[in-house]
Amino acid sequence: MTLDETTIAPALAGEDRTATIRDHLREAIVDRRLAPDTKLSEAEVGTLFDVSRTVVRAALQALAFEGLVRIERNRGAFVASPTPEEARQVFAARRLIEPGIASAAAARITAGEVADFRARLHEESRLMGERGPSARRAEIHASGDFHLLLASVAGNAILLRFMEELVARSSLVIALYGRSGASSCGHGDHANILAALEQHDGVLAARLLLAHIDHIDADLDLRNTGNLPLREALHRS
Amino acid sequence: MTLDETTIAPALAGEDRTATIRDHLREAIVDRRLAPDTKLSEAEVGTLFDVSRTVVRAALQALAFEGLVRIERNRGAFVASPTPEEARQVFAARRLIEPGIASAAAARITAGEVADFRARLHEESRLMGERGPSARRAEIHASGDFHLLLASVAGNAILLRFMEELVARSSLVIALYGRSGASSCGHGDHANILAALEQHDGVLAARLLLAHIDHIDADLDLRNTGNLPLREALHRS
DNA sequence: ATCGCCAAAATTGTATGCAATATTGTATGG
DNA sequence: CCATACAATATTGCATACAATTTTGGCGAT
Repeated sequence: MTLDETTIAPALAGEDRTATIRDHLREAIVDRRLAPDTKLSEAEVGTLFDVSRTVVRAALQALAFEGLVRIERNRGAFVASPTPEEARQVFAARRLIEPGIASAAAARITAGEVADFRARLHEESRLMGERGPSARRAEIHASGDFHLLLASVAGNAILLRFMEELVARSSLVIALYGRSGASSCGHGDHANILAALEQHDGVLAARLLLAHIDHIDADLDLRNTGNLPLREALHRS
Repeated sequence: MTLDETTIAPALAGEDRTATIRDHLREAIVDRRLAPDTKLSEAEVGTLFDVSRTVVRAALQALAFEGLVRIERNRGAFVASPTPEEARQVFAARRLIEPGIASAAAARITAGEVADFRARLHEESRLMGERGPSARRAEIHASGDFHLLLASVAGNAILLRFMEELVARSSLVIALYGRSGASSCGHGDHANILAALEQHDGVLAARLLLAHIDHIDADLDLRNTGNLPLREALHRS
């Protein structure tokens, strides 16, 4: 998997090219077009987007703040590769935060927002019917968007940012530790949660969301399958 | 209030001067030696720490990501000045997250950690007895440390980082909207919370922590006293 | 005197050059 | 043949130079 697959920015974006590069890289990481531990060379990325290393460095630092990229001094930037422990912490954080967000969202959601949710849900189930890696990526994306939309309805920008980070990192975790190919989300959980939201039943929404996270979590196999330090990986013939 | 008050780094730190500068600036902001909206000029900071603008920029970007600094394109970096709405969101986020952290900490805390807490509490109450701005700063600092220590005991690095951000931003909020001079924390709340932790009573710890946040919150006056857009500020003679 | 406009100064945005460090390749000695 | 040392290469860390933008100051017209 190389960087070439990254869709190049239209080069337009006269303003804030750093943000453009950051967003494109994040998208590529979350969509799993860039595998964990992939090296993100400053020069290479700079060439692809036609900017200097300065701008690339800023974008990579931003992604490092979000936990999607790991920067090693004098060695460069790599797509993050969460350890099983980090994976556990990501989901522990989600279990702690998301039910509260669901509860807040249930209290505030409007009819228009319910319609938005429903449209997204239809799109999501349509994608689930299709086949191929592209459809699968889109499905994962839509699934994450559901949680982000929920956070945005809750009306707290800080919590929304936290959730953006957690959802993005969850994608990496699922990529590394996901067992079944087709779980990730969507046992119809989302539809049930939306129904609770629509009825402004915060308690139910929170409970359903917690169960939903457990569903996702149950599909993970966190027995350190993930990238061993290579020494260990070979000692086990 | 100028940057001169910032304690200059020992210039040692052969490695990662960016982190050094970031930490010094954050300390200065949280300790209120740098007032909200203070301009942080790249050249000035660079001169103070004897580094080039490159590393200063990286430090400022990091602080911007934490919400302690606001960067306006082509205009520079400023100490953040949270609006009343942002202040509300900071505390709403704390109300959502901290009880869960307290609950987790209650389940995991060890005897040694209890001793650490107790030592810090003694230090805190000692500082509360003293007078002067220096002692007050130290007290605020110690108070924040209590919450961070709690988060570290909870054992989730991601949540710890979220709490670091929230505690730091709370300091700014209290600086801008705090009513009484001497509240902030420490109605003995901390001691009660520690007692609950020691008994591994997660439910009680969570409840006490929630009440504690309410105490702090109750001392805030969020009726947009904070920096009006200057036009408004003058139209009200 | 005030407003608007233009030039000067200051500040940030970006590119590039050089030094420092890590990685890779090669040769030499065992 | 293998291991180690060393040289060559590549990459990052940092500083600096230049371009772009904003801010400031002053001049002139109304």
